Amino acid sequence: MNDIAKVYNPKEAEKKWYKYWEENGIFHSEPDDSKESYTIVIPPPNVTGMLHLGHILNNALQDIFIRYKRMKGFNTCWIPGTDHASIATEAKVIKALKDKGIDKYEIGREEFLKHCMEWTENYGGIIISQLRKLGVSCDWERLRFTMDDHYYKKVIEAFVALYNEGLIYRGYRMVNWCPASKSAISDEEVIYREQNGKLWHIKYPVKDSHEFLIVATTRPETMLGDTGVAVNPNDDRYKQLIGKKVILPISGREIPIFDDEYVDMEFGTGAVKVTPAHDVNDYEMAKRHNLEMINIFNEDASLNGNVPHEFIGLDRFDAREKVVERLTEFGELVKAEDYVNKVGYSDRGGVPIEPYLSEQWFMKMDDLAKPALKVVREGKVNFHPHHWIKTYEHWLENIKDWCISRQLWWGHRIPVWYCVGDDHCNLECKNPIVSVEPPEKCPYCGSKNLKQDEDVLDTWASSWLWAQDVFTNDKDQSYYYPTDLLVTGPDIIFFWVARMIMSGMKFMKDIPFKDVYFTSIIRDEKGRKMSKSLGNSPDPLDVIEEYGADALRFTVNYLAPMGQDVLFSVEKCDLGRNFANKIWNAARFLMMNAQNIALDEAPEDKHIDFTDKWILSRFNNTVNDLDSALDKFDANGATKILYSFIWNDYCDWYIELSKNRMYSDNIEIKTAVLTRSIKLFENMLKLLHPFMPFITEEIWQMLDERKNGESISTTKFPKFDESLVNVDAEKEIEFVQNVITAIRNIRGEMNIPPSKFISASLKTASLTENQAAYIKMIAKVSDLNFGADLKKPSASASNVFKGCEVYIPLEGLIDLEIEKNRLEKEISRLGGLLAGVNKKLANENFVRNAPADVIEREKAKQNDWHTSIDKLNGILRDLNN
RNA sequence: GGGAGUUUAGCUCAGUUGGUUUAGAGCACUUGCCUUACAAGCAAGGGGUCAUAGGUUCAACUCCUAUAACUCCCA
Repeated sequence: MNDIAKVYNPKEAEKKWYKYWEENGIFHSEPDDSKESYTIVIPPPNVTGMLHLGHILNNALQDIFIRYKRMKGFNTCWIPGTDHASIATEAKVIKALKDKGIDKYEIGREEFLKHCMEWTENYGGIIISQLRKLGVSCDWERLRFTMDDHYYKKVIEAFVALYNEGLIYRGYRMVNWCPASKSAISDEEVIYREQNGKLWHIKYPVKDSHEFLIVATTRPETMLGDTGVAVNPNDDRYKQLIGKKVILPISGREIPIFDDEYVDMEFGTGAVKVTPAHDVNDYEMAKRHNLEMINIFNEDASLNGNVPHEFIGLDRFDAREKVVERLTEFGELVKAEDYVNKVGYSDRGGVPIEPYLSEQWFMKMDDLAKPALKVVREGKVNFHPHHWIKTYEHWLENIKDWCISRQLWWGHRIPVWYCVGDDHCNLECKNPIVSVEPPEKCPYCGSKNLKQDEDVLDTWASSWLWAQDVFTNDKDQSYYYPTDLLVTGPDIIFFWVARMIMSGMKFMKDIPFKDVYFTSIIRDEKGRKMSKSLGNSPDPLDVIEEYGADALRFTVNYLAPMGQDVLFSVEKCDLGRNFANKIWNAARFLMMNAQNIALDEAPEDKHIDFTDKWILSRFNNTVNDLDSALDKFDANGATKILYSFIWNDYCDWYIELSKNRMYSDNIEIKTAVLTRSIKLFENMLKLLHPFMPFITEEIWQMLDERKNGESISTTKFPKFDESLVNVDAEKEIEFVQNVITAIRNIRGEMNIPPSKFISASLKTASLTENQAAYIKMIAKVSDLNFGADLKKPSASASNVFKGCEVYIPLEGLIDLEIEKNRLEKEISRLGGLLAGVNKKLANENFVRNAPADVIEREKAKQNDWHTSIDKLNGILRDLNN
């Protein structure tokens, strides 16, 4: 039998079975009231994105739960899709067009959107096809996109509904402005980075005086927009200056000195330059003191016409240099100290954000937040790990209104029109006209000259409807919603998870999902984030090519404890690949033996012995452990349970123990053992299938004739059968294992070649002939003497453990000195343990207070170790004679 | 400044309600094996005052307090 390869080759199997699953509609779900649904919506990856390792972990997890529940008999539905990712996609399209010499504004909105759609068609499928390579069992017939017609309409309807309720409003506010994308962004899209900068101290001369104020700033260029200088009212240094004016250097404008409690006397010089249009705190102060607000920036953060001529058109950072240069020339710069401060960057644009005054749309969050907070607190929505609830609560309790408009074209255009009018306008015409369908005319003056708001919605203001509006009809929605599980990264707990819960409670009056599993973050081996610039981010497709999708999935899950980061490197996939290969070879062993054997239909009780009972017992405990691990969303623990059962119990012990009977000339014995082993192996494959779908299908299909369309995916997941748990068999095996290990230990220490048969004696009262036969086979013992009254052979190597003494005759095999050393070492080890337990038992308080079973246990240990030491001392004495 | 998490073998991590664990696993390391499923393998072995200091308890890796270090989030 040589036609089964010695090494598992995942490539062909993976391609073949994925196609097979799709062709047979195994992933597709339709509502069926006779079955309970189990639904997951995918966190939609960016349509322009490429698969990275984070996606692998995330989607492998979703697939584990979906496949597990499918085999448990649920009507499982995993809905895949992609996100249009406004800012990111628009930036990419702009760049691509720019390379071709095309300008976004020249071609206009409509034309630009065509390019976006084209881009989406070209690149949007990439990440989806990459996901297929991972083996995920999404219902591809339900593939969704946030810009689909149905979904688009739902987003618009939500906007209109919230506007009509007064939860969406328009306002002229200070927002986080991303100069790279020339758009407002939300608070959550600003990330703060520590940066080495300078704190510049600048002289502001006081008008009609020889005095001057020194202000400290990290952004000297903004002084071109200063409209005041603030000091603390309690600051004695400046009290006499309040109400006076300073002459702003460079611009020469006169601006007031005023007092405000906000000013921190300790910071810098205690005098603060105030730039109301470009700083949130200054803006608040300016409102309190009716200061002028001068905007000095264009949308791209270059300087506009409100600054002296030589600065107009300069980029903000060039302007900073020039301002410092001028101040130095004029002698107004006192000093520049090194200073570390936190600078807000645009998450998507990658440049420092600019606080910027502009007209934007906002969503009121207080009322939306309350129900979302409630359902999580009450455990209707459960977080795993649970501690994320605190982060969630903190955010929702301190929530601010959400800026939802973006000055972009790619996305859901805000459904608001403004009356431009034809001379008949009245005051009401200034009101925005908010409507799902484009209005024909202005409701106030009847003009047909209307103009739609140019802005689109924040991408998250569309994806917050994902869990409810991936369903395109009421029947589906009522059957599958609320969904069951959301698997996502904790980094989008605010962006997405919280908002989806809000939208669910708002529009569906029900939670969007019952459980949220927050995954680990994948880092490189040194604990650094994966990033393109570091080049430490392996392409998952290369890894799949090299190791196979099963190996990658298994490895990542094996490495990913809940709530902790994963330190990943490609070489670690050896683990998964070796495991796959181990399983492959176990199957190979079975199939090689099954050649020309007609397997028995019902072999359960034929020729069954304690080794079979033991493995069945272990198998059932494994099923039980696996179920409870997955119930707790502990996929990491589940992989370890499977790994150790399959490798250690099944392969290392059970297969080895079964070999004698497997190779037996008695065809009846062989058939019974083989049938039982294969059946068990099949069940084992089922347990593993959610984790390693391809190899399990490949082997399952080989193990027996299967009908066309049949798949391991749709078989029943093994059920825990308590009646097969067999403590006696487990004890019998444990004893056999201990004896074998003791003999192997002596072999190892004495350098007795593994192939050399030896004789051995066991002094024990609790060994059966059957156990002895197994020991002889596995430990390569030619003749084994055993019995309770067995006379201790002289000059032997020995091992002593509970209930048994193991002797291997010395003659010509071992070195006496080595053996003495071994014994002395063991005696001293046991002596240490004994001393500990003696001390414990000598403690009156312990004996008085500890429960009886604990005391019994301690006494048993004491007894064991004591007798072992006695025996070892006896052996040692004999050796010395 | 507020919050969360982590600290156990050289590395990465398990360790459920305190006593059935004489603190385990994988990788790495040492030694011996191509034993007819598997060298991507088998067997044996070395390696840990469980971050530190206190406390509670008959009993602490486990509970409490403080400290330190690292990571992340928020302001």
